[in-house]
Amino acid sequence: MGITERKTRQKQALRGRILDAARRIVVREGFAALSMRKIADAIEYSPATLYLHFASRDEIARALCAQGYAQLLSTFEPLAQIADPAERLKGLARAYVAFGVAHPQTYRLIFMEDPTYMVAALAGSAEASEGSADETAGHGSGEAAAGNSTAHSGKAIAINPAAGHESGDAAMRLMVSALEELKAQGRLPASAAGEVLAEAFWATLHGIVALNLTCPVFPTAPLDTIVDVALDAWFGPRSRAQDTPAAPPAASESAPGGAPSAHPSRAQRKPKASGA
Amino acid sequence: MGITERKTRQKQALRGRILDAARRIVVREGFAALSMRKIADAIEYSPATLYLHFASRDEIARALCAQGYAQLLSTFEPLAQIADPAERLKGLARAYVAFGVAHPQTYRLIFMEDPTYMVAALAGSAEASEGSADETAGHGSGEAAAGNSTAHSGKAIAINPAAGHESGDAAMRLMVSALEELKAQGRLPASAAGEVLAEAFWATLHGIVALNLTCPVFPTAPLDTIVDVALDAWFGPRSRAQDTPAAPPAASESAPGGAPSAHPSRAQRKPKASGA
DNA sequence: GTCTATACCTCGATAGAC
DNA sequence: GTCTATCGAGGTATAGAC
Repeated sequence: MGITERKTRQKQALRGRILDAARRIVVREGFAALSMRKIADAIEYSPATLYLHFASRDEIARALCAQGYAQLLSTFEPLAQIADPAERLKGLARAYVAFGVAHPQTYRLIFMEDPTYMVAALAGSAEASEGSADETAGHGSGEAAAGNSTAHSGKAIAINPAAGHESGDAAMRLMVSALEELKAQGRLPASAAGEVLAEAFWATLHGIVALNLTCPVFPTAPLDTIVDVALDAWFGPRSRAQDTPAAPPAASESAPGGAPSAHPSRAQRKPKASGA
Repeated sequence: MGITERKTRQKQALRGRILDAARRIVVREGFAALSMRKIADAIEYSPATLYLHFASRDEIARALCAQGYAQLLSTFEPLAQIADPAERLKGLARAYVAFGVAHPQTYRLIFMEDPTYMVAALAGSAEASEGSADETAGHGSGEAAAGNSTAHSGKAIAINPAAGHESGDAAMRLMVSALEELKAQGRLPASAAGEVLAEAFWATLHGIVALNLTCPVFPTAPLDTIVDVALDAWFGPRSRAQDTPAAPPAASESAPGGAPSAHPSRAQRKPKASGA
């Protein structure tokens, strides 16, 4: 049995290396530049070997999404402790935006590329807590939740047993409950359901991140200011927190991937700092 | 001289046909599926001919962006007449979202793909007012504002002489002025500059559209409800007063021309290779 | 069981005949 | 001006040698 386990471990290790190499490529050159050939080249295997671990490039992408989303979720966890719901939401918002800015390519991959990647991220968020960009050690696992992959597993992951069936979105529930609290306190119009408020609020955050990643001249003002303005619009002008809580110290991805075209219009000021 | 003009006309006509075919492909299959070969096949020319009119696939994409953005701007024009700034902003918001929903692939191309496409859209928005999807007649022009393209033009477009230098964004100015009015009326916190407010507001709208186009399960509630919630958060329930708006938004569904394109949230990857 | 080598596809863009 | 032919790069996936 030890032999079988060793082989399983080796297989998992190679799987981890594949994902690491893929993530590095995505981070460096963007998802469009991710190819099986490049991954194989990076890990010094032949392209065919990749197909023994992943059914397709798509499945690799989905695994990356799951890892990235799990990483995003992990930045939310400490913020759930904040007592005041408005402050909690602000913390979540700033963490969300900070993640998008710190990991633009990952954010793009999960939330701005293929719709199926997003559901893969939500569905597969139960595992793959390890998501650092530079780690090359053995990841625990990285199931893409595609349903057809290998059938071993059962190792020792299971961060959150509740997540795995249809829990879909722990982050969404976090927001919903906070918004409901605000409604109960009369600090938010009670006319809309918490789920609707959460979706609208999420859309606001996503818009800020997405525009920041796509539009070269957004924002004109510092990004934090934009976030503050949006939060003020939502939760009132009071409590304009100036201290930034809990910034992910992880390595950041290079900002604008894609076209390596030299454009002079790029000279605009663009405060893309991660968490202070 | 008539001969020269005829030749110019013919050249412009072919350019228009190229753009029309390209737009049809993008609308139907998405931008990723746009290729020079497909365009050439659609207009029954050889691929090489396209390069006599456009320097590259990128330039075609930029021209499409300029046309699409001009179309979006044209839906804003009548809304500028609304007296109440809050209602004006709501009208703009609804028109913006309606455009994104009605033309998902175009919206994606302009605002969610390559950053350079967005600046091309803003820079080239002075021309290309004709944006209907089925028109095959002679478009006025469609300069991609790439700076290196052909040097003819000078026909008779010039919708807005002010747009062409750096005006960049007429839509942004529209929003800024309305927000400034709201601030002057005390209906919005005066702590932020109009430009910042406009950017944050734009981000909200973009987030709603972008999530709707990318996330299969967004929104749970009807999209109009999400928009209303976001607008309420911004401009307070006092202007809307519970649920009886003084003026039912009549101009929100003014998406012109565009045939009801394929359903959003349906992105397909290219079915490459067949294997033997 | 693992991996090398390769088949077969589509793409953007170009050279040169007509 | 337009076409045919083609280049070189890159993609996915498989056949079959170790």
